[in-house]
Amino acid sequence: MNHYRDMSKEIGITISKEEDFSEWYTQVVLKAELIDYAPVKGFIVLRPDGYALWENIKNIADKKFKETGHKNGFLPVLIPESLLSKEAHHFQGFKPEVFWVTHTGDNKLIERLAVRPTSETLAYEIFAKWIRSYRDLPLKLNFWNSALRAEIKSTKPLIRNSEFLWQEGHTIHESRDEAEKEALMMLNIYREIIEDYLAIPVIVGYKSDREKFVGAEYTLTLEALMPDGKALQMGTSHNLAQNFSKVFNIKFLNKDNEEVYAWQTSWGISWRLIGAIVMTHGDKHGLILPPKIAPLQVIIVPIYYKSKDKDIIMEKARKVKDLLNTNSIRVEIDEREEYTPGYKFNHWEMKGIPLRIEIGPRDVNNKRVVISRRDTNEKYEINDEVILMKVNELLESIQNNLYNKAKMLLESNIHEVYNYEDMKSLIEKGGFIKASWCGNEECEVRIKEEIGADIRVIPFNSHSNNNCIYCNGKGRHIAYFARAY
RNA sequence: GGGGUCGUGGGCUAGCUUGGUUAUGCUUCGAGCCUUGGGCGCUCGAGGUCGCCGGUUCAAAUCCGGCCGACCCCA
Repeated sequence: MNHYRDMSKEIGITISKEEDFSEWYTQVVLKAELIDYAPVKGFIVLRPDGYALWENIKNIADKKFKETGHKNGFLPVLIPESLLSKEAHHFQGFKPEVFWVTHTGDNKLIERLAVRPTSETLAYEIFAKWIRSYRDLPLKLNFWNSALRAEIKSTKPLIRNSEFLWQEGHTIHESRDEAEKEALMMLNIYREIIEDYLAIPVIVGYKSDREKFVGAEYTLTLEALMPDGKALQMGTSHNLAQNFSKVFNIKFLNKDNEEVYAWQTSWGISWRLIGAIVMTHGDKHGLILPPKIAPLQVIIVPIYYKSKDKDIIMEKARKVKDLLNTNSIRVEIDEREEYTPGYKFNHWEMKGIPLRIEIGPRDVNNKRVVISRRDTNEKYEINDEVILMKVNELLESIQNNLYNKAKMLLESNIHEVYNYEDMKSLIEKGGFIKASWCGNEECEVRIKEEIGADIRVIPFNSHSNNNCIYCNGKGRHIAYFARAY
């Protein structure tokens, strides 16, 4: 290279994750063509490759929801102010980020309408009409839609935007016990999706009262750790108890012919999970997609010099494609003539496709193909007879490798501390701080103010015998603190 | 909530301090040629209201003000 700086590389990622994580992330989501910015602050466009990821996540989740007895519905995007504000505590929590519709054309509305920040109030107003007796329960509904919450400062594509795609599940039950089981079951379903499919390990447990969903009795959460040391909330599941049913009058006649308030849950995951995949698995060359959610799992790149080679190479490429296709592997051939193989290699690496199969004249002659894996960049020469076996083996290996790498990162960045000075210095390095907490919100707030870390999650069964990390009073819980997105 | 950086063809960028013909280069894109195994090479061509609005001036990408947008740091 003549130039000290190779400009052509600027089609690719120009910075590593380690140098500047934030810049790296922005480049990947843009250059891998997952998203683009919209004309309005805080809003983004999801491009086809980004939407394909969302569809895969959605399909996996939707199947699990239905297997556990949930049905889908759809709710309108506008909520009258009187309804949104009916549960005062809930309303106060969302108020600062609500978008309001105030006019139709030039006419001012008598009552302004909120663009849904979440659907609890609207859904429960409606549900109340549907429920008369215990025979109507449980009601288990889910909604695939978008929610709008104004983000004025520090937006980040897919992680924090003013509008996001998500699903919100809402269920109504006869008893506290049933609602508790539902909230926990959904947490576990989320965990399966995130760990088994997205290959991202999480810590699960409770949110503190300060961090819980406004209106919930308690919130269950899944927290992941991003490579820059910040925590990311991956999903939440709330036990609403009777907090909303009492306000929205969701009552039913129980088996003893008594009119009683119902018990409720709500839960959600969003396209933030796409951002988490990018952050967790990506590298200097772009995206790396876990095979189980990759829209395309294998890309075949044909390599030929002369047109006489082209036919036999394409024939072989199609045979390989058919073989994989009929075995439920998502595969395409990059037949574009205007790009060289080298260009295509880089292109598909940017897109994060787990496996690349190269087929050239030498491979045809030797009855083999070259397979390259995206996560480790290793290349294998594979005989024709064992292509299917090897592809399956490698896809599984990549899935496991990505999870294990993320798991190691998580585990090596959980620091158990016993005094506040250690906590202060360790929090600077990022990661989770595992410490005792007395349960008082005052300590939680002080820690947040002083070192910028909040309680991300309080694991199940986490009684502590040590003293509170802040006030040194009697500790009640083990809590995981971190700086977070 | 406080502080800061930035905005020039699709992408990256020069020019701005010190206003002055036709806004620089690379990349990309299109057509063609080519010996396509890690972003091949060559020829020709395309692509711009310099983020928007206003002000100063004979003259503004450049100076001033406001706005919009993106990003970073701190709380």
